[in-house]
Parts: sequence; C-alpha cells; structure tokens
Amino acid sequence: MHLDEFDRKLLRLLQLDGRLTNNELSQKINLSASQCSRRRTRLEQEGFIKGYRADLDREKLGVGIVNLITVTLATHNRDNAQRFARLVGGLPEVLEAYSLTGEMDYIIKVVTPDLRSLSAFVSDVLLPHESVQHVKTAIVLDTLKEGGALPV
Amino acid sequence: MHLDEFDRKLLRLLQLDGRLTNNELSQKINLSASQCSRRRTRLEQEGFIKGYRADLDREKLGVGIVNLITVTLATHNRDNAQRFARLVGGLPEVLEAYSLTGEMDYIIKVVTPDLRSLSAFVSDVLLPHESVQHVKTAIVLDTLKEGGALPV
DNA sequence: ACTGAAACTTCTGACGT
DNA sequence: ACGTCAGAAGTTTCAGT
Repeated sequence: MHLDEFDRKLLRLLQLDGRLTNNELSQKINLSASQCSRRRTRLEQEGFIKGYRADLDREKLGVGIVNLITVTLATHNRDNAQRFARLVGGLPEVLEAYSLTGEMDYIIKVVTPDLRSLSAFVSDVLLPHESVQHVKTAIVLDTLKEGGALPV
Repeated sequence: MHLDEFDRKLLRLLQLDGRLTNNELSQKINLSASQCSRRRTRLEQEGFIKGYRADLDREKLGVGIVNLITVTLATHNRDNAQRFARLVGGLPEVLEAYSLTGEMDYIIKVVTPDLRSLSAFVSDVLLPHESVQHVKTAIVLDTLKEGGALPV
C-alpha cells in the first residue's frame, strides 16, 4: 500500500517510457531485474498503474484539429447528466470530458480532421442531442504541453 | 508513409494496451509476430507512435484534485507568450496547456493534492508571474472520459 | 527483502517463398 | 510483403542469503 523510493522511481520512469524492460529499469534504479518485475506487477495489481498506452501523433493520423467545447446541459438533473455521459462515452472524437464547478458546465476535448468536420460534429451530433442546451467552441491554436507526467 | 489496415489495427491495439507483445499482437490481427515487430518499428520511426506511457492513478498518488484554469496574459505579444510557455513547461502540476482562439486565452489542466495547494498554486505561482494578467479557475467535479483513443 | 540463476517467453534478423 | 526459424534478449519463478 505504501510506496518507497524504488516504487516512485519506477513510476516516474514508466510514465516517460511505458515499454522500458525490467532489465533497463533495473540499471536505472540500481535494483535487480527480478525485483523490478515484482514491484511493477504489484503496482499494476494495486492500481497505481492503470495501464499502458501508445501515444500517437494526431497530425500524422489526420485528426490535427483540437477543440475545447464548453457544454451547457438542457436540464441539470441526474438523468440528463447520465445521458450526456453516455453520449460522450460513445463518441470517438471526444478524447476528454469533465464536469466543472461554476454554472455546472461541462468541457470536452474533441479532435477532428478539419474545421468542416468540427462544424459538422457540433451541429449534427452535439447540438441536436436531447441532453444539450448550447455549446461554446474554442479552437486550440497551439499545444504548449500535453501528456505531462503526474508528480510522483 | 501510407497506413494499411494492419497498421491501423496495430495502432488501435497499442493505444489500448501499449505493452502488448508482438506475439499477442500477431494473434489479434492474424499476422506473424516478426511482421508485427517490423511494422511497429516502422510506425515508431516514422513518428506515428510518439512513445509509450504508463497511465497512473491520480487519486492513489495523492493528486486527486484537477483544475482547469483559464489564463489571460498580461500582454499578447510573442515574448510574453514564450515566457508563459516556459513557465508551464517547468511546472510539474500542469499536465496540459493550450492556447485558444477567442480572446487569445490559454487554458491549463492542473493537478494538486488538495484545494489548499491548488489555491497556493494559483496565488503563489501563477498570478505573481510577470506574463500573467488574471486567471479563472474551475474545479473538475467528475471525469467522464479521459485518455480517449484517437480514431485511427 | 533482495540477489542470482534457471526455465520460459519474446524479439528480431536472415533466409526462402 | 509475408512466414519460418534460430540465436539473442527479456521475463519471472524459485532457491538461497
């Protein structure tokens, strides 16, 4: 349950490169490979490591347009919030979705191939949905930082 | 340079589990392991795969508070934008930072252990910085979706 | 708890199709 | 471009300290 300095180093290294081998890890933190293996397994089983993801290049994959869309729900009850949650859960262009304090708004991060398809997404998918009242879009001009590592 | 269906399947699978072995991949897409290895290497070298990251649990690591902070810069010239970019680049609690259309605002995603340290971050780090004019904070109440896979 | 070695699995380059 | 195969590398279990 508690993390010592070896565990934290493992987590730091694996955040930067999730495919490091136990051998490579063992050299970087001065611990045997077998211990790295055991600790890594423990960190995975106890849920500190939720998984491993390949980090892909948006532009190369043709979805270079990123948009942050603020969404106001039609009604602010639990049922409607669930409908909205199901909606964004099933939309592959939505990469992140958060509910916020304030006017009980939501903000979602959406990727599309171009501005035309972004516009189509907003007016054909988002706005017509029963749970949504209105949206405010903001296009990302520049990504200063992304995929920052959690401070461990 | 062009991706066929095998490449796309590899990318989809590796987004969901970045530690899949070539053997496991080969079974899932009906291709030999050596071909999976070759294609994976090519996808890495050509930049479709930027890297692999372990996905950690924020709450377990004691940084469960997530905040989206809208930042207005003091002046909207290039130098000031660079100062701000350097600032967020060096702050470990900032996981994402985007510049947006509209009033030339920025939005940053910040994680902290609790509300006290969030408040300290805003008033001791962000607001005093020369590049920043003012900020508007919004606490994340619920994460509906995060780390969504790019549509490939 | 850790190391080191042994048994097993995976990786990857050479070769043939 | 693909599969097969074999040597190299990595993983993980287990005995020993």
